[in-house]
Amino acid sequence: MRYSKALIPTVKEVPSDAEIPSHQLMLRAGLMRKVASGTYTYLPLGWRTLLKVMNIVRDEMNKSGAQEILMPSVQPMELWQQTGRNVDYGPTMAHFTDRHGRENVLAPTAEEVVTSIAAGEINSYKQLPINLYQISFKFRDEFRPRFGVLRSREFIMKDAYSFHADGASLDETYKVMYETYKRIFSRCGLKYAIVEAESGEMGGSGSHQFTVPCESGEDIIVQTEDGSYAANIEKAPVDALPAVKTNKTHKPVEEVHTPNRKTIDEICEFLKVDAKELIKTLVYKSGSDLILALVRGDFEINPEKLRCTVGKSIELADEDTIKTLTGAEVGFAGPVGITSKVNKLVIDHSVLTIEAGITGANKTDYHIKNVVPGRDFPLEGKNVIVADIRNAVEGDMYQGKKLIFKRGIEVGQVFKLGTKYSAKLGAKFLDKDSTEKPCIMGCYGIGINRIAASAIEISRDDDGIIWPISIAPFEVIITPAGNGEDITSAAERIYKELTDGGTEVLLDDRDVRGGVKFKDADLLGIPIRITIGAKSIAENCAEIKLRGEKEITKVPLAQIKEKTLQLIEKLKSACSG
RNA sequence: CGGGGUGUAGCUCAGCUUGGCUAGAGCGUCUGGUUUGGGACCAGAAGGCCGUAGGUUCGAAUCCUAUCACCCCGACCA
Repeated sequence: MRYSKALIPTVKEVPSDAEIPSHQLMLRAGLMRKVASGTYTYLPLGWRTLLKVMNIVRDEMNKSGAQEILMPSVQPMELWQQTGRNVDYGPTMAHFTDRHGRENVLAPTAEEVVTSIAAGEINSYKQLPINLYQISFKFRDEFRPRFGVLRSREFIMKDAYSFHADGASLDETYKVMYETYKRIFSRCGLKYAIVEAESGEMGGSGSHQFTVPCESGEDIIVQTEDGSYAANIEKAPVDALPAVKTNKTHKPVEEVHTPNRKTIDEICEFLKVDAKELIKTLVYKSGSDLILALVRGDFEINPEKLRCTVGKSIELADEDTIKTLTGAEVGFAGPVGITSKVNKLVIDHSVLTIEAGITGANKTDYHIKNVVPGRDFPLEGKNVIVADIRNAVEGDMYQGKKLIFKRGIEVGQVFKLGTKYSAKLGAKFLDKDSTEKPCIMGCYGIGINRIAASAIEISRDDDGIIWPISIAPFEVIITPAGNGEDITSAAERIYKELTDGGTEVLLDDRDVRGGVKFKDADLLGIPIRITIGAKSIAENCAEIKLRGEKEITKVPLAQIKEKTLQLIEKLKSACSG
């Protein structure tokens, strides 16, 4: 492609509403432009990169035996009602009413549609297993789009769904996908980490997340010091802190007046105590069940862990429910005296480190002190569970090893779904033993845009992007520096030679000074730069420079093509993992 | 959704506190010339319903009200 004809609107100044490096560079290098909050138009260079990513994904998915399909972006709300996920997704799901009054969903994902296809078309174990995937736009009405392409309202996702007759078959495909993902991310030139994850709203059991560690990541990943275990923060387990055991007799529970002091911070300040002495009490609902969750004041409840402990989906109770349960305003809940009124009491291990603590009195403007776990509220019993339900924090251990925390960008996740969708949508098959069973499912997602953005996050310098060659918009940029006829014709000749050979070349034929071309070439991040100037042409040479390196190599014109092809091969092999 | 902030040229922003000439700068764009290996220089030019709608005033980019858009922070509170 000729630069003079291409739409590559580079900008010198950093766009004011771009915070993180990838977002700034994607705008500065002319890869995309914002249309509205969380939506972008991809310009030629940006789209070329996305196409390359998609092609790698498609190639590896096909090799894995998956079959590509395409499902609609507009889906009937009824499908979502059948699985109840319209409620789970809530306001994040974009939807609209059509002229006939029907509710439609702009697909945030496609489990429902693909499962209804399976329900219609798969009848026998002989058709299983099967893995169907698509690469398509997804829509999420994010409460707050940000970080450019990393959290946008519209994005491109590869989503795959596998159907199985039994768990062993699911395990097998899961493993194949896991390996396929490793190859995909390696080929895209990413350095990634694989961590254990929760399946969350997706339902099911077993999940791994593929993340690219970097400062701008929104996810927190936790690993043991020796790297033997890694998980995301929603999942990461912690060793229980040593529980206190004394035979000391404690003073009886005593009320303290805490007018209008509701939060942990306010109480600590008012009573001049450490948060470690407080027992934080949260009320959750699960359907009509009430769940009381306790954690030490300096920790946070991890809702995913709580959900797993309870075994059902949960949500924080609303104000009225809390008032009815505790008889007090929100902010003064405590476990003492109300445990018989809830369906479950879940106590985090950390509470056992408290000998005699402070908690809400279930009476507006009052807390109580000298609260002894086990004496003033039960630690065991039919509906009492002591478990790990808090977030890991700096200083925590797991399996006796120190935990370290990093930020990462989630670029892919694989899930074992089980029968959550197939059971509800009637995706059943007739097994060998002539019984009808719901298909066992897995699903596997990859964020295409996020691959591009995270590649930039981890591979750039002050001058611009440094693309891995596998997803670079062009492999080679030719920058003639100078106006001499010999320079121009040499550049044209090399351009033609390489292009005819199938190399993707951008020829900077603009009538601008050399400096401008070099600055833009660096900003665009094209891996190989061939420069032809007055000095080198006099020696019948051109210069080759790699974007990621300082070194400039002078190469005779006759050998440019061969040398370039060698370099492309070398750079490509570095991306093969 | 709660809190904060910003809307002025294609981009980055000044001007607004204290209302008053024809609304500014840098970058970019166009024309001519000089330049030509790391974002050149000179001369000239185009480009604005000062987000939108009301209001106050002799007079509003500037003050008031409403509204929209965008950005940041938070949404685990007991």
